[in-house]
Amino acid sequence: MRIATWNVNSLKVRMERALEWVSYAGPDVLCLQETKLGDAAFPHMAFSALGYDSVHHGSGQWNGVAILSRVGLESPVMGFADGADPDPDTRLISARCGAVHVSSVYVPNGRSVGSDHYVYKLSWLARLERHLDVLTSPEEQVAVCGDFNIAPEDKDVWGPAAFVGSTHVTPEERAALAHLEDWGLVDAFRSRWQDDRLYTYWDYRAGDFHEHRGMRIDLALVSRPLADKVTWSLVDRNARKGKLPSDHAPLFVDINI
DNA sequence: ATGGTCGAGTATCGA
Repeated sequence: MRIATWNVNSLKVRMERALEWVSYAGPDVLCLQETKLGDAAFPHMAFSALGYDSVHHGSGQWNGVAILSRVGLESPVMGFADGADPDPDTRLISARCGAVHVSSVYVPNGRSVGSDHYVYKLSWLARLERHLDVLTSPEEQVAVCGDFNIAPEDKDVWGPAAFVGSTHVTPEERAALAHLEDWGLVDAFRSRWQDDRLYTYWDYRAGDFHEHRGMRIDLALVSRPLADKVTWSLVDRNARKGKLPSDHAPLFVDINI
């Protein structure tokens, strides 16, 4: 099973690239983030024509997440399943794809360290763990994929010195991520590749992509039963090139199930 | 390192 994740930064703008990528990469499951669409505008039919069922959770303008699957798509859950107050943002959607519990996540950016947005980011990550406890358990086949807006290690950013005092690299954010790993999730791409300079996001500005100034902030976190069966994983940098690219590249993980 | 660029929507704001 090939499970992929991609922050498309507006599916309206990216639809042609998304259809192209789905066609040549052939993911069985694709988690999308930042569709920036309302639910009524999500192009279910276009993906259906390629053999995918899809569910979307979006309110238009900002955020918006989706799951596409050609191996079954059951029991969709929009947002958190903990029964507490709904998240005002559309950043989380979950469903069962075959025998895998899949969540597509768009973790808040945090904007600046110590801001209300930063506090929201940390609390959102803690709440994600409670969400997983409601829906599943680490003994099951679980994949939590998306834009985490956290670089797990210094080698996941192009220049650690440039990020001192910034979000995405703070001990608190990394601790929140480590807490998810303690729950039973494994960074599938990192467990296969240990190199630095393997990024998933490059700012549009200043030729960052061509200068290799990126960050690895898009992750596929999988539970141990899946992690033991990972056969391959890759970031498709080609999708960041050419006409009208997203600022993120898609990431996929192949699992022998 | 933040200024460059995008995409929201149409003046700026967010990333």
